[in-house]
Amino acid sequence: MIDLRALREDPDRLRASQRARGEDDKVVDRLLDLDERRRSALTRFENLRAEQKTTGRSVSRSSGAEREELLARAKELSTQVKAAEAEAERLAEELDAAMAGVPNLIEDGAPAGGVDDYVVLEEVGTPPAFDFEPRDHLELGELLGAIDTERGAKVSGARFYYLTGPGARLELGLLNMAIAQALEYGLTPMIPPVLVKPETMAGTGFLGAHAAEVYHLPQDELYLVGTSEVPLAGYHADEILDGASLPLRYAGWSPCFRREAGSYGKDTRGIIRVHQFQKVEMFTYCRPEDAHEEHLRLLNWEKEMLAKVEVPYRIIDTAAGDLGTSAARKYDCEAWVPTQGRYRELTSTSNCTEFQARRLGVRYRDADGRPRYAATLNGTLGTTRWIVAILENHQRADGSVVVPAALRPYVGLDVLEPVNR
RNA sequence: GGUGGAGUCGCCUAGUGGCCGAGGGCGCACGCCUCGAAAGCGUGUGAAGGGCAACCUUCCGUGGGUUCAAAUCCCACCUCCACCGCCA
Repeated sequence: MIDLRALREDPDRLRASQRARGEDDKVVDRLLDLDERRRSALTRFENLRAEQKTTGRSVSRSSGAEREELLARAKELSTQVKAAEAEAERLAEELDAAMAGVPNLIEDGAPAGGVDDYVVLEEVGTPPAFDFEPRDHLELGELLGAIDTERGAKVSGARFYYLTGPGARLELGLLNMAIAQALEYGLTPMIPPVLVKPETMAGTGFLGAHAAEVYHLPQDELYLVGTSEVPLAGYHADEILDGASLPLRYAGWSPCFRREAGSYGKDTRGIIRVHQFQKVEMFTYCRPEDAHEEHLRLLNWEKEMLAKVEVPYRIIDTAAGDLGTSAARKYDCEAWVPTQGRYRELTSTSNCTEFQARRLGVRYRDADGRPRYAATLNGTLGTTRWIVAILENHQRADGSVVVPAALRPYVGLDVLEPVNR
């Protein structure tokens, strides 16, 4: 949810933001008009209501003919108040509905345009040069007895898999390493619920344009989360945080569920795009004025994790049209996948400014004692997909895979050896 | 899943239709007192929206309803607690 008062003061800012996202900027005029009408309807209702209360009180103090007269007036006011209230409510609902469809204002500097208009900020490391034909991650995973997609499909369908033996160890090691790094920097590790109520899912902005991506359990009116960002954002919903406690930083470890609707035929091989995976996700609540700096801090922590697994990657500044509903700015780190000859997303960090907090009611008390909305940010420290980049980049001619040095203590193996020939 | 009880201002609590336009206590803030503190005394103490402001309106778990008027009466739902059943 964007700030209505800020919109009143500077509507051009939202117009520019909408255009950069490739979305309709006429919504601005509609919002301003609705807001104007809503406020005047509200004033009308409030004045009538005040008169009704005064009249009602004088009824109880009067008697006889005077009482009858006041009673008649009070009845009349009662009808008028009901009508005025209904009108104010109707306009408020209309405005809310219009506001709900408006994505966050983009941060200054975010590139305009769509998916392909990202800006490459940095390339780290160099793609490995193999003197043999590299195997893709699934072939390696099967060879090593680490990934079983056939049985995943048998039991649960397409885009499901088992991580077996060394594969399971690799994932646990990676995620444990992520938690260890999070602890090192003072983040609080969290294991959150992964089924959430509609208001939490909606509050984080996932029931808008991407609602089809979300698993829904209608019998219980719950949603399966696609990232622990959702329960971590809901954690402090409807709270007023102590300003001195900020920033609050969490690292959530959770399974993530995605329907992958509309991606039929894309990445059908292996574990690049799956319905269920695990992730360690950083989540920060901070003052809005500190959000930009915090965003860069999260990005740095992602870079540190990527350095530990020793895969070549690049950092992109996502274009406005490819930002989620809630994000004002987003940086993705994409690892080199040798058999695809391209970079694939391993991490994503978003600055959601006060957008999510406004919907979820997350506030803090500032130095003056006034409640203000907090900014929220999130960023990836590790996911199942990282296994793809690790296997492919560290493979050797015989099909074995060298475990990156930093990861070895967590995996308990130096090299993953082929078991199936 | 069943039965019973409960949900009021940060916490505890008063409150059975108009004097609740929510009282009291604790906590907190400020002031007085004090060398300083404690105690005591006094004042203040929520959120949202509108308004330049004075101020007004909304909020007593949520949503409906009755009434000129609802924390209070009626209906439904939610949450918590207790017990019972079922499952692991």
